[in-house]
Amino acid sequence: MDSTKEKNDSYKDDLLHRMGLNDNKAGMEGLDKEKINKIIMEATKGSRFYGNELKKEKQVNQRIETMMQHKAQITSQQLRKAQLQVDRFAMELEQSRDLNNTIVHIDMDAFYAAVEMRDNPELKDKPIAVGSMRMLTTSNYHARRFGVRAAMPGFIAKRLCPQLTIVPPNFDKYRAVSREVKEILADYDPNFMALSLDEAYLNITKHLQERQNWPEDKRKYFIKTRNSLENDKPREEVNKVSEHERSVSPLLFDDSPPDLHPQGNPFQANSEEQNNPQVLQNTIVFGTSAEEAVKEIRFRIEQKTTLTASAGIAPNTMLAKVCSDKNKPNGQYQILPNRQAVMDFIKDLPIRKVSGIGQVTEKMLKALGIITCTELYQQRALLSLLFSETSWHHFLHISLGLGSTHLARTFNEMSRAEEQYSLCQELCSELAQDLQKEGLKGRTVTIKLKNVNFEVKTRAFTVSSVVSTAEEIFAIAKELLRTEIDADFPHPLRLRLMGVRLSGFPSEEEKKHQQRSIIGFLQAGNHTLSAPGDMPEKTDKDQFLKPLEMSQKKSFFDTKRSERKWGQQDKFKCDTVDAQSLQTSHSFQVLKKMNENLETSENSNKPQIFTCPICFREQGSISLEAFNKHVDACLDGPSTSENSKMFSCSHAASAEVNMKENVHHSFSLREKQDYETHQKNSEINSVDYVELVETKGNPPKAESIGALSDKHSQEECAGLPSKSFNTEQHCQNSSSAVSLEDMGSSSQQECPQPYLPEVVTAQPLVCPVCNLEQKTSDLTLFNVHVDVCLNKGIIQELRKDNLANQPPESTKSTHTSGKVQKTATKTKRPGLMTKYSSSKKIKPNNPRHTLDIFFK
DNA sequence: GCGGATCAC
DNA sequence: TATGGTGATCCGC
Repeated sequence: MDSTKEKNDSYKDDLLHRMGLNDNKAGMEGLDKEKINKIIMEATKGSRFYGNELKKEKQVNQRIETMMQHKAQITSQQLRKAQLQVDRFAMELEQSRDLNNTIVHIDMDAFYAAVEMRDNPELKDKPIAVGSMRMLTTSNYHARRFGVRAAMPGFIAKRLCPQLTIVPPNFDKYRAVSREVKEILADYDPNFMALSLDEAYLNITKHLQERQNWPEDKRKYFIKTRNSLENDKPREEVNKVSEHERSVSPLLFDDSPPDLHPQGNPFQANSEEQNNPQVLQNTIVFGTSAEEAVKEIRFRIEQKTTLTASAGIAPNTMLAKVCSDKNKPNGQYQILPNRQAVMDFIKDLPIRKVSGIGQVTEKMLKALGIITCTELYQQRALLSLLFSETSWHHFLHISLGLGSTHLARTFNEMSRAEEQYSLCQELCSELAQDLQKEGLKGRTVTIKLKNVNFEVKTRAFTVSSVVSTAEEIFAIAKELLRTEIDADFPHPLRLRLMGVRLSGFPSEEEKKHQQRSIIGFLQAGNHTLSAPGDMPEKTDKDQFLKPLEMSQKKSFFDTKRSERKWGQQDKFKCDTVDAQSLQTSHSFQVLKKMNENLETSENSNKPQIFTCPICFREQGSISLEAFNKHVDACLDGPSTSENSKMFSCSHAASAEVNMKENVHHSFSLREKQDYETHQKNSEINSVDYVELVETKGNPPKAESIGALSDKHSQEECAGLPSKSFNTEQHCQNSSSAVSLEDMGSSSQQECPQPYLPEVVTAQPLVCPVCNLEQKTSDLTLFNVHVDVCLNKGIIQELRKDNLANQPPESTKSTHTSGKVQKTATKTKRPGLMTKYSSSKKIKPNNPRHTLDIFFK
């Protein structure tokens, strides 16, 4: 379909007198630009919509003004310095320029409208649009002559073109056609990336290599007439959806070969083929070049669907996408894979043509005198001072003609849950390896799922302490995946792609606090924390309702699980609810206790009496140094390794509680050493663990969980660097994956009983929330479990209350799942944000980093 | 982490 | 009569 750009350019921009129609081939009929603008304005003026447009425009103008003020304050010295910095970066980019890939962007022409015209011959020569009186999604080229565009309300379109036929959309049909097209695309790149029903990126590098050696026969296509098509194909293979339409559509398959190319006929491209008499009759042979391969793709699409497509061929996605627009409709354009060709193409390219540069960015840059990519490059130093790092990096990429050379991979369908968990685990391992290389740990795990319909979902969960090992990440990712699988139950999740990401890396500052918080831990260790079961029923509603409310707002576990409940009201589901509510009472109490602990320890300013986390003996008022020596000695002593493990792994709590209350951070004391130790020895002394958080007089309970406070660590949660690691993989080979059982996972078990340990170790850890023994002996891993479990528990308690009042519809939308966190691994450009909001002071470059790693 | 702005389809 | 719905990212708070 024609891009949003076009919609904006033509409609909104006209509306706001920003720019005019750019391709109004004012023919015999149709309207000229002025007339179109006049009609639109008449229909618009005075409306609420218009009022809002003006308001938005004012905001943007304000941003521009702020930006210009800042620009005026920039000294030439600052600019010189910036120039050096930017040029250094530009040089690095230049060095990493990769021209070895052949990326193709395929874009179906006026897709929805074309499908409707194809299936209803009465529409063929009329101006039509798909949509409603309120909104049009696309229009045919005939209608465009009247200024009728996508994203325009139908009632205005009708004023522009009274004879316009508005067809209601039929997405099922478009999906079916889209599937046919994708089947063809897969022949050239099985891992092609669909952007929508009518757009896709292909990396045909590999195909082209193979193609060089293909005999002509493999590149020869039979031009199908109506008869041959029906004879050639089994009936079932003919497009099911449009079959009946075809039967009433004599124009679809003429007896003569379809008029493929009024201009730019692929037949003409290859002279040797023209000499072949067969070609002239009913076959066509395509060459081995990229251009020929793409012509072949478009030819096959047209043969199969009778719809035309446009294409762009370039060394990266950014360029390919711009190219596909160049000879639209039904044309293609290639940028040859050499630097000069790229730069020549870029030179006069208006930045607005580039994906990711929208109306607002265009206007802001225009205020700086930037319209083309050349100007964008010339102003690079200034831009680095005026825009965020993310933004100016993007600008620099564009002005150098750089873009993504790899595509996020899609894969064969994977619908078995076991496979999905296995793949997830595999990805977690890959991710963990990379994190280890970089020495990074993070708090937010995100999974990305793309289903067979190419719909992408990302689901994230943030834990209170940093994680980095494959096991820790998988413990969280698994839970996220399980929620999605459960949500579709009893239908399987049919996945094409999965990705796992870790983000939320603590800042240096935060790391320091985390280390220092050992003192907080020791203080907190002096406070009582009894087992959930023994918790007195003293209630202080405010104290624990606050974090609970937050959980409700944010959790998607919540929404997802409730969807399930609404969707399937069988016995199994009732059991689920019951089991879940049982768990909740524990989590309530744990939470409550955590808050109490927070208060007491925060207020305590007493002289410090250290308790050794290893031998659990009070050390009196000794110096910190002396105390550390004692701990060292204890650690070095025999049979103490388990104790230290406990210590290093700290506690777990709901991320929500943590964020709201700054309850605690995790601490790391000899984390690495400890981790290595318990990798060797999986036994855990649960009694020791309990003693760690109990004070004398309280019976040891393995269910205990402590919450610690650390004044230093407060207010450190915000502003985490957004550097992240990311891995995606096909759902293809999961054979090498470790079995889930090996991980102590209960993924395949029913949802109310998560984390059932398969093998009970000598003295297993018991989750204080779900009350289930945990197979793991890794305390960090255990804490991750408790984090996740705690969150669920809270949610379920709330859900119990809410279920009665909420209509099922309100829980249907994943949209309402709230913002746990959504971070997707997209290859397309994100929207850009400059640093200018209405009246805020401009800060220097914000050191944000994002690193997405795609495997294989 | 949330909400608003931006962008894309 | 009437100007979408959804999902994603970035950024300021």
